[in-house]
Amino acid sequence: MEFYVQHPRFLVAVDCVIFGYEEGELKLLIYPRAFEPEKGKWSLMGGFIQQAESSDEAAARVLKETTGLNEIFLEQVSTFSASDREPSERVISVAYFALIKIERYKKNKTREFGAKWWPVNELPPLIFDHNEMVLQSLKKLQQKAGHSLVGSELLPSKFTLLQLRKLYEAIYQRSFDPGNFRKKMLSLGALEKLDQKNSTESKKGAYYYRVKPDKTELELERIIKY
Amino acid sequence: MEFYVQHPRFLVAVDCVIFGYEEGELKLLIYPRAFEPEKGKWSLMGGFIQQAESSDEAAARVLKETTGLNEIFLEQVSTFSASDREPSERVISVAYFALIKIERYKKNKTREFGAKWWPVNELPPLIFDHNEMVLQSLKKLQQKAGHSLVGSELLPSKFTLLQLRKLYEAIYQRSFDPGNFRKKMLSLGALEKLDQKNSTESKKGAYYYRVKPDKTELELERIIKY
DNA sequence: TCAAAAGTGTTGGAGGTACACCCATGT
DNA sequence: ACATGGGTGTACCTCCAACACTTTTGA
Repeated sequence: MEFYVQHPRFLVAVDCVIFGYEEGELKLLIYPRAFEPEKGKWSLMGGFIQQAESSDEAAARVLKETTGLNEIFLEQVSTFSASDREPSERVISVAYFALIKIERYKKNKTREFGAKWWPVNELPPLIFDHNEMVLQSLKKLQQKAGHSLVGSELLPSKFTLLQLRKLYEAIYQRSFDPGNFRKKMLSLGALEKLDQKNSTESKKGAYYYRVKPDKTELELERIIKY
Repeated sequence: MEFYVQHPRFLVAVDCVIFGYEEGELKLLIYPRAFEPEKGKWSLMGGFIQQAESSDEAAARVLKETTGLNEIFLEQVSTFSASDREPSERVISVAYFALIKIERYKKNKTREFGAKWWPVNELPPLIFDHNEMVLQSLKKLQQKAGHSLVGSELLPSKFTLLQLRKLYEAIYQRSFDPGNFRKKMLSLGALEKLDQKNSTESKKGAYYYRVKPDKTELELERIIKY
């Protein structure tokens, strides 16, 4: 027991890389830091882990406090622990990435924190190692999107295949052949065609789809063979 | 600044999941815990992060102390932070996985710590959440092996294709077609045939190969397309 | 001589890419 | 009428799984 005592203790924080999707662009929710050091500079949403709270719980709490949303997709990215990553005092930080539907996001929270949705590929410099956290999160998001359908996390509950394709194009920063993309996505058997059509984005109108309720967690089995 | 003060501080540890490969089996280095609580029970190699030391550095130090080896492949797996993960006192732990060549491992260190190489699929129960750490590490290892050549980390510097295949079979817990495996691996252009032959494992004798010096970091581009 | 690994070749199928083509419709 | 996305079909290519077959050599 006394073995434990002699070791140093650290402040441990969580930082959330919050992805949203709007107007054909993948966006990130960042805000001007509210306190010193680096007060006013752009930063990820973060907070310190409290007693009797796991880092997962802390990340969910931070997300709830800053966006007003519960039950968000959250995944741990990595822990950042360079001893000089914050100038004034040592803080170890566990980075998380979150996917939220911007439509659900409570706008009033924006004002409260001065937060801003910012396109991921035009991000300003962030404090400390937050840009690195974003890079790693983007990679994780690409991985996740590669073997599960992120549509249900980032898009409205019903969406057209054009919208889904645009989302994937935003995530991978490349374009996909419309015909092939459609066939691929439908062949997975995870999408359900609705009766409703969306006519705002094309003359002909495209059917809405939704993720089949039981297939939300579908693994697209892009499994490594070798 | 005073904002920082009011938050709790935590002991932060690293735990190392150390993979080795021997006699056709993927093995893990574990040892009987040297202090309370859970003294004597099987445990991963771990240690507390010290002042002015990052978790990466701490993991490398723990590895050095317990195996005598420097410059080992080490990768962060995940951070475990459930508030009750250790019964007596709260500790947040960053798990790492390491790949080492058992041949290089200093045997005297075994005696010093009572450590033991244990086949991964016959592991005894480990303390706390260490079994979970092992599971996640194995997944990471499979991922890594899926798009880079782990041969150079786990095998001697020269190896036959049989040895490489047995290693991959151990990692993925499945068998590969010998002919296809050979063709696949050679087609990557990362292996160099040596003049020497190994005659201990077959009558005919198999040529040794090594990873081309410039291809150690080769990505096998098993890239997500969609 | 036979078993077992080394090493090469062939074949069929699955799935991805590129691209042609028709459909529906608002402007 | 025409531009635009919706939606379908096809030809080609790559890669992989399965498996046949020959070679070598120690037991």
